[in-house]
Amino acid sequence: MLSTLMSDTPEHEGPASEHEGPTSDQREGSGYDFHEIQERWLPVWDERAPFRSGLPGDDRPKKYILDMFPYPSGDLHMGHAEAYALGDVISRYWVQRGFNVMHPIGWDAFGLPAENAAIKRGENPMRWTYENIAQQKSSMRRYACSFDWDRVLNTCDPEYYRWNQWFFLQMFERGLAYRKASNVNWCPNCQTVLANEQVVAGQCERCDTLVTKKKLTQWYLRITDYADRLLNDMSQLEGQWPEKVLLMQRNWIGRSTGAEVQFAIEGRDQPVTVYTTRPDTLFGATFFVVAADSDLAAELAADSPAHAEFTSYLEQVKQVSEMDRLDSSRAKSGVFLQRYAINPVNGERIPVWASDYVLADYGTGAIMAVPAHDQRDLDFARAFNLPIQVVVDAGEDPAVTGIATADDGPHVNSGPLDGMAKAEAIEAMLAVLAERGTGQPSVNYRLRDWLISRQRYWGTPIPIIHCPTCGEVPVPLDQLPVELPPADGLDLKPKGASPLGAAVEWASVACPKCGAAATRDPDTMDTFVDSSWYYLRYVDPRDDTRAFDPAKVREWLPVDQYVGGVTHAILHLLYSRFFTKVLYDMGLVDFTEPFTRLLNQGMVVMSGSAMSKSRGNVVRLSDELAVHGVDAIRLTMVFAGPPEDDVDWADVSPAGSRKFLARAWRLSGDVTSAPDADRSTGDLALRKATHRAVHDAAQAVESFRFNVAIARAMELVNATRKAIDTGCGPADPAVREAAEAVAIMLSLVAPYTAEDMWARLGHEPCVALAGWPAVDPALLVEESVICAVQVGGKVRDRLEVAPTISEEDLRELALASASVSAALEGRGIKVVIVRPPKLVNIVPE
RNA sequence: GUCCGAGUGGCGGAAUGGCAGACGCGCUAGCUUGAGGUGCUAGUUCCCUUUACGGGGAAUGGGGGUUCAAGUCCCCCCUCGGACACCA
Repeated sequence: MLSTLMSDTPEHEGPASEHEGPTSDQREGSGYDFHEIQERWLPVWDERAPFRSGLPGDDRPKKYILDMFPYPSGDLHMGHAEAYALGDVISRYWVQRGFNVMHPIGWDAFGLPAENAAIKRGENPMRWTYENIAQQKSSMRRYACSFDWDRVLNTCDPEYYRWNQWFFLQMFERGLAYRKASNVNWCPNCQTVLANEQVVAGQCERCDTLVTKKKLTQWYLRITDYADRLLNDMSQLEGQWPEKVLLMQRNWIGRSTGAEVQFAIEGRDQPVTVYTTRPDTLFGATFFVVAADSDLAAELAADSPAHAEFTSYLEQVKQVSEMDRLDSSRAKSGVFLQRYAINPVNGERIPVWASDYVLADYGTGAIMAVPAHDQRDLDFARAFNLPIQVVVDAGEDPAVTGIATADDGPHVNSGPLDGMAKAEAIEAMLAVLAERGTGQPSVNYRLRDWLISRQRYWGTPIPIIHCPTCGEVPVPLDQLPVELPPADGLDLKPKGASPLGAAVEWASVACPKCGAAATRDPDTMDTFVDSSWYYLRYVDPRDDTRAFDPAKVREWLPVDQYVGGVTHAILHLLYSRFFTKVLYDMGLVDFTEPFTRLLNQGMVVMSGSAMSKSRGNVVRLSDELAVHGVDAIRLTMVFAGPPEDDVDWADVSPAGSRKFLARAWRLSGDVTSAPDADRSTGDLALRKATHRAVHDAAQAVESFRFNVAIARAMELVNATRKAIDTGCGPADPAVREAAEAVAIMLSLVAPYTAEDMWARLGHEPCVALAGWPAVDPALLVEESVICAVQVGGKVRDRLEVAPTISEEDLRELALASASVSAALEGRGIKVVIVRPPKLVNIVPE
């Protein structure tokens, strides 16, 4: 069957547009018809499934290449086309290198986009989601991604989210999942809470609505327990992940070191603790501020004459949007609570204020204000005419300049600290505090616990039952999964409470402990829970006895290469790293970092800006594929530049890509030697070009310089064309060797063209499994190289020399050059730098 | 404001401190063609010089430095992009 197809794959079988009758070979380029080639090979690949991984008896070494899985919100777009083309080059390369590559795909199928779209169209989110998945799956198949289609998973399948629930309960048991009441980020439009990570510049990352605060009792995962490990384990990722991502993670975790200091408050039994990174400036603390929205502020204001003023201020604070609150240029506001704190080092009475510039949920929600050396404190002091005490002499007087001095300098007005520099003063102050029992060193993080409750339908139900007597009761493991009730009949419109609560039959259950009437937790989980461990599930997505088999995970993980957008630099990657560490502690995995190497591809933009409907600059992938074909689009994406850079579709040429593919493809039709021709007898120059190209392309691919790898393939195509037309001729075995090498190189990026070339060269499918050509080191050695001879750094002559030429010989040769003597103009020679075989630099006096 | 990146032809981009501009797009000329959104050949950083072959000089945002040698390393400045942004 296939051999028949192959053997009569003639170049005359072109499209209708092609001329009839006899014409010269030079016309044959138009015989390249990507439509026909795509239709021919897709079914063959379906049948042969060349990318199944981990089959029994497969003893190739294992490699795990992972693309970030897509949201099924519509068909694939240009961004997908770029990301998956890049991941595919890497995956296909390692397959060619003889690895048993697991390259899976799945769908991140729960979440707000799907649900909102479903509401808008009055549809069922499940049906809508699965339809999109089917659409994307079919597009990906046509796009010829080297996925192992036996490992597909959808996070919205109960077989998958069951294990979300299982993980949640494991964490609940370990105290890592807990419920607490606090002021949470609330999106009034989505009508749901948001994690800190989902608030971007004070706005909802989904709909850009201004985020407000709301006091709610919600489920959290205790990621802060892992803050130090999330930070320290990044040493494993240095050099493997983009430096930028590591930096963003570091900043997000935001570890700071300082001290906790206890301040007595007049009229209060217990002292109040503050956190400061500058305990050395304690003598400069001239007032004390508590977060206006903290419990402490309310308590201190309760029996104060300032009570009424405070209450109205608090109301005012609550009105301020998150957006405005984050504006650091906003004028400081606050209320004097008519209370006093006592500075523990000098006994000074300092006024206590409430303000919204102090955050209730960072540190202790209260600060000692040192206006001379903290800009925010200074702004506040100037606004309310509070005293400013300089304790570090850094030149300018902040009270005059309005600029707080945070620099190092000798301490003044600081008793025993006087004259000390910052580091020394911090040490000394910590000793003083320790001695008096009023403070100790402390570490704080910007990172907060991960809020995972969502008041929406399309997600994983939280497997907890609320019992009036037993409290929070986990759903027994044998009752998992807690499946979502059908959406039909439920009002999914956001209204502040989860739609699941309205599914009365579903929500009403007997308490597993006492049997009394109880209700299910109506919230669903943040979908980042789903994506925090999906890479583990791929080892066996159909395992219905556990989330994953630890033995199989040991075989495949950690992921060797992860490919995805930088948009997930914080959220998804941080959460996944956290999950992995928890699983490590549970003894289920034997590694602490899930993704060994990370590649962040850029975006596809149009004329300098992101594609958007409002801009009207959206390029449709399906249109591009129809005009240029899958291979040309993939090639264009990969050849455009370094993978991390954005691809501007206005700057690239898919038509040029197609022309190159046709040119390469034509080589395969010109070869007249037999498939078993003895390559070693071929034209030496072309053979050298082939082996050089194969060698350099491999190096380029391994260092993510895919555009360079393609340039090497283009050079080889050009050299082969020349050899056929004006060199050794089409019958030379070197031409066959070169054409085959081109086919294999192209198989990474243009699989249809490569497969067709392979067939025309007389081989069985699949070219993807042909194996990367072995490079003969002898053929990488040049017989001669051009040596540049410089005089005073300027090239004055070029010599053809043996690559093995000695330093002495080369020096002699260079000095003998007529051009050199001319350039020297009679000057003497100061020094001669000889770097055989490529360069000599003669420096005149 | 703070912290990161990045600036190379008309364009996308190449270049272990060692001949800047690989490869491609675009453009120009020629050939092929009934025709060209085809194919092939040649050319294409800028300036000066030469009838021509050729020759010379300048050039990797700007300025300094290290070096025999700098797009690459160091310092200052400019521009653009990104991330974070009251985190005490």
